[in-house]
Amino acid sequence: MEDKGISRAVIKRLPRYYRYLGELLEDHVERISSGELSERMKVTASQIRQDLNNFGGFGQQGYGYNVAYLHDEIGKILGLNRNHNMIIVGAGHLGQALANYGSFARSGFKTVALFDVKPELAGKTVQNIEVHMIDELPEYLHTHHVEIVALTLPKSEAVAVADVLVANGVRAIWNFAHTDLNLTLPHNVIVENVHLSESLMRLSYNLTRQEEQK
Amino acid sequence: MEDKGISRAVIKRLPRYYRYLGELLEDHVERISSGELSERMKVTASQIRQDLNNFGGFGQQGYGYNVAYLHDEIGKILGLNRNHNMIIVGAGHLGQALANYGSFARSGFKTVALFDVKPELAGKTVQNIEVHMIDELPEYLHTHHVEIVALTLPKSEAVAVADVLVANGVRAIWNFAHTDLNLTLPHNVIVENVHLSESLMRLSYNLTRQEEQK
DNA sequence: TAGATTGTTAATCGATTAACAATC
DNA sequence: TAGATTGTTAATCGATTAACAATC
Repeated sequence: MEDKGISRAVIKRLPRYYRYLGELLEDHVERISSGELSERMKVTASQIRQDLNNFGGFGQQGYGYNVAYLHDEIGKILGLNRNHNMIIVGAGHLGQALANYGSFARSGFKTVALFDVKPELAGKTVQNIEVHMIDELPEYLHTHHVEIVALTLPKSEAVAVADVLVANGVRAIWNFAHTDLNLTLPHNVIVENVHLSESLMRLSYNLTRQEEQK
Repeated sequence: MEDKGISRAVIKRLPRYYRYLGELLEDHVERISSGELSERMKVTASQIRQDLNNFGGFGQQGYGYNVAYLHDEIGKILGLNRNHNMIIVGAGHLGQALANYGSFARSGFKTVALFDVKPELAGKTVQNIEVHMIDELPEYLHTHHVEIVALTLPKSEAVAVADVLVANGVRAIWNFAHTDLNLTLPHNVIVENVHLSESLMRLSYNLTRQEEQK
């Protein structure tokens, strides 16, 4: 459909456009110009038009953009027009928090199973989703359609488990472990890292700079 | 100490340097050149040297960088050489997961209290940290030293609570709600957004592109 | 000293912003 | 038609990479 080679910076911004358009939709706003949207989002109108034109001409001169249409189109670009089965490997607090989080399911990311190493978690359910033992993982992957694996294990275990995942056909990992899995896994495996501790450190950096001002 | 005006791109990379240096330290590596580090981290040696030189000359010609020293210096830059008291507002699954997560505490981010609106959570403890009711928040902020507030409430509640936080002196918010608090709060309030759903959408985007290839 | 590697300046590349012709 | 606003090209800005003199 649309070209590869879209810059990472543009892709990072797409979900934010999608969110703002969703809010406009809730507010029953029918159309919006790049100028108005730029004011709300605090980005330049130029950037909005450039970004969108990477994927196609979604607007109309003299009118602007139809909110419902643009929301829908960006949704398609992001792959939100269909369901994605997800499993969560690591049924600790964070894994369970993700399983409990309804908003992912509402965007089409459906958690179908959890996995853990701890025998005491076997058979437990979270939001009616069962916790399996990690040695059942290969079998499960071969008998179920799983697109995304959320990996919420400590680093030490995550690296080894990631290899097992990839060996059994997994092509997309949502990685919460403090390690850069993308560097150790084959290039055709998509890794999206969520490094919470790094986020907290950036906050701490800014806090420290601010305190120095005084 | 060091200059303001360090680019956002550089700051984003600092925690990653810190992590790699920590691992080298664990492996008892004493010194490392920008060339060796660049190979491990898959960035250019030039970038490493440029990044570090924003903060000072930490290396030595002909030798490279002393791992322990550099790790320590970056830690100081990130404000990791001291403790930061944190409270978590929103004691749902995610808030509790953060409270349970020991690695933050180990980096000096100490969770001292949780807050929630739900009366049934009052007095509950997570990792020996007590859950308070949200109406006690102003009083608590005035009588305790709190540097960071992790905000793990749904968007609808988060916006209003953020105003209360700021009105009571909070200057740094680690925001997990799906909204850009930085746009509604005063500029002197530091907001670090963690938008998990946006991260998942980027994963979905890449997955969708990959499937189109076939 | 010779070799290695930094710190730093200069060159390149990419991303953002501005400008404006096309067009609804 | 006139006005508004896009799509797109050109100009600017900033970030990354390359090169090399300084120096340990």
